[in-house]
Amino acid sequence: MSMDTDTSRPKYELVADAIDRRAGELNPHDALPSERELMQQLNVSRMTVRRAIEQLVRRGLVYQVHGSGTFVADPAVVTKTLHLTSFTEDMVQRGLTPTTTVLSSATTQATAEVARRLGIQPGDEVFCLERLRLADGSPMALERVHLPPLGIDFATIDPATSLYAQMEARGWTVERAAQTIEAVNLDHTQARALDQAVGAAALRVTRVSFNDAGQPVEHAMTIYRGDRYGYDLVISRHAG
Amino acid sequence: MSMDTDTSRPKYELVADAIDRRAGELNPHDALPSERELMQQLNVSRMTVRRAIEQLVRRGLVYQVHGSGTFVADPAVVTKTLHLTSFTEDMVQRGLTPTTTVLSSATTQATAEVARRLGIQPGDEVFCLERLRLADGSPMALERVHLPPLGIDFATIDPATSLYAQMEARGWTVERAAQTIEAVNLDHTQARALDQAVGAAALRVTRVSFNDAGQPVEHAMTIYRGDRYGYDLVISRHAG
DNA sequence: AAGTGGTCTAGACCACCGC
DNA sequence: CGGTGGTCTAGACCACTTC
Repeated sequence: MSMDTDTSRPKYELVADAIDRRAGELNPHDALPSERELMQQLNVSRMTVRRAIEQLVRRGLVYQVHGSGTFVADPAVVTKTLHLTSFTEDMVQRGLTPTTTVLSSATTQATAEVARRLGIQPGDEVFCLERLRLADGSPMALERVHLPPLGIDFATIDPATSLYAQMEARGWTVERAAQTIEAVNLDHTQARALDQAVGAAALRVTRVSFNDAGQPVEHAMTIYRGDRYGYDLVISRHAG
Repeated sequence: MSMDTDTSRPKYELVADAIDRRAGELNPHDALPSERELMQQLNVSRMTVRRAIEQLVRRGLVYQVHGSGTFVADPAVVTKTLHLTSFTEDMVQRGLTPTTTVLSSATTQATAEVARRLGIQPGDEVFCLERLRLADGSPMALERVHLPPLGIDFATIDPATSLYAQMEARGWTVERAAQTIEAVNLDHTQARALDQAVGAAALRVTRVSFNDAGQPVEHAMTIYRGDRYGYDLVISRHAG
């Protein structure tokens, strides 16, 4: 196979790509070559083939039946699994252009609720940021973010751009996030900021993000306009 | 180790349990024994140890740092990853008692939208079920479910109990589901059924469920009372 | 340099499916 | 029965962190 030019990516990913390409030429529910065949054709060990297929199964591209074979899945949904995206990434993915208006930005003391969610003490210094997020120029969401004091100089944060990107750049990689999604009626202030009628339905998404060590690195509360925003997700039984 | 009495469960799960127990005795961010140590102590190969740890990483119980070690994660959230549950399971998990009132139940012809989502032709026979779901006796959600004609005799379905359980029993295992969550204002009919004010905010969850071959096996639209229901989920960057 | 996790191999046996 | 995926082993080398 033509994998000998790439040294940076692990072999099982290259194998996964190769199998994926082959699956693309077949119809749904067609059988793929057996693992032992693939292993010979691609000149890798069976474990590498299995690891590659494991990825494809998780992505919903193929499925396996014990004793029978590996088959191409029906592509009904597939794609867009669920990525843990920032507002910026989310809007870009929907084909919209995101912009941001900073409403306030300050270092304050954590309230009891914020402290509890961030695993710190009430009164500890936190960075609080309130922003209006727009898509294609019109208001999409109101957002209030709290960052815990984890060794970052709050003064160096640019409140107008993607926080996730800035966190990544400083080695804060977000690995997991817990969210609660609720439906609320907009009050006067929110309605005015979002250019909506008072009482209009909106989504309130409350999120705490964690790094891979399970430490909270962000708390965010976002209110999305109900008429412009829907929350899409694909749940799979595995992978959890 | 004491794994010699169990033959039904794969060894890597038993190893995962053993490592999990050991992690439970440590504090967050404490180091676990290295993979090579565990492999000797538990008398298994390294691949089995790694596969066990891989599960624990996905569950958020431990984390690994290349070149450094495997550590106990901060248990901040952990648990309740995201299960793909039915209304019944969901309510039980919240400590509520679910009951159901069947509003209508009939075999009809698929509308264009339902047909598109279920991957069938408009006009094909589908089973349509409308139910009011209650928790601890008070209304929680309004639900409309469509089932495609996949070889099940619709007449044998009990509309008053969990559809997921009945589907499982007939070998329809749901493997994946795509959902859209939106915020809506209740109209008169919905408000009356849910014992809410007209215009109150509610969550509308639209779901298509798939088996492991990617075939749609259910389409459901559910409207949850906004004052009683929130949608919790944990997103992890991996496992997708 | 020593120790850690990350990748990969070659081979084995088991459990399940279909003929 | 032969072929399939599912599990497991023993060993190797690489990449990275820590000292």
